[in-house]
Amino acid sequence: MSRANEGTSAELAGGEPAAGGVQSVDRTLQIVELLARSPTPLGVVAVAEATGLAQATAHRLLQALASRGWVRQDADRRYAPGITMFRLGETSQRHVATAAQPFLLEAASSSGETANLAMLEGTHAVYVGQVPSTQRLRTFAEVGHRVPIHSTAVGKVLVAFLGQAEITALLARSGLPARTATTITDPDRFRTELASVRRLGYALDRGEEA
DNA sequence: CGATAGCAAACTTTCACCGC
DNA sequence: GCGGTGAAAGTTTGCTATCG
Repeated sequence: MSRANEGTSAELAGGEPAAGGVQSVDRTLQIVELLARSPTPLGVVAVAEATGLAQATAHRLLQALASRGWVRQDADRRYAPGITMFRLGETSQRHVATAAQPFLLEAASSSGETANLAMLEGTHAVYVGQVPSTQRLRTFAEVGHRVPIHSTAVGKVLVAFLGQAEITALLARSGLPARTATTITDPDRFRTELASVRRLGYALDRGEEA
């Protein structure tokens, strides 16, 4: 019987290993996060492989999640996010959006542009709230959409005000892959860009025109 | 081949007890 | 009252066999 070989399972599933938590809860949440990220439903074997869990373990945890609506099982017995996950996400998004609404309205009103609220999630920014511009020509970003931090304005804003150590770690993980011909792929150039964003941010904070 | 169940072992949690 | 320790109970897990 060996369980020591499951130590890297969280990294395989894309999450961080829990520090001193309940192992089964950590594993269950790994599965939840895996299914939430997957564009297609996954079978028990795929879930087990991605998380580093034994098939039996993955199956038991999936059954527990299914019994409470966190996952649903398709006709072909593959698993996908369930209604509970959907409700929780919707509730969470609504709480954040409600709290941010006055600030977004003010930003949209004063700038005449679409105001977006985004949160940092790993090497990506996730749109969690939005007040659209009234102008006919406007940018379009869907709430819930994930975008890379290094190739989007919202991502740069989120990263610009982090500490240097955090930025270095983030760049190491991101790798700055090119998405378009104009994507910044050089870390030094990206840091310069972040400095510009910071200067602009401080200027706006002082009430100066951009 | 993938899903499921049984079993034994390992692990976690709870609780009582003790010393400070 | 608080923290540390050990035993018991409960839970979780991997291996393996079986089923569809």
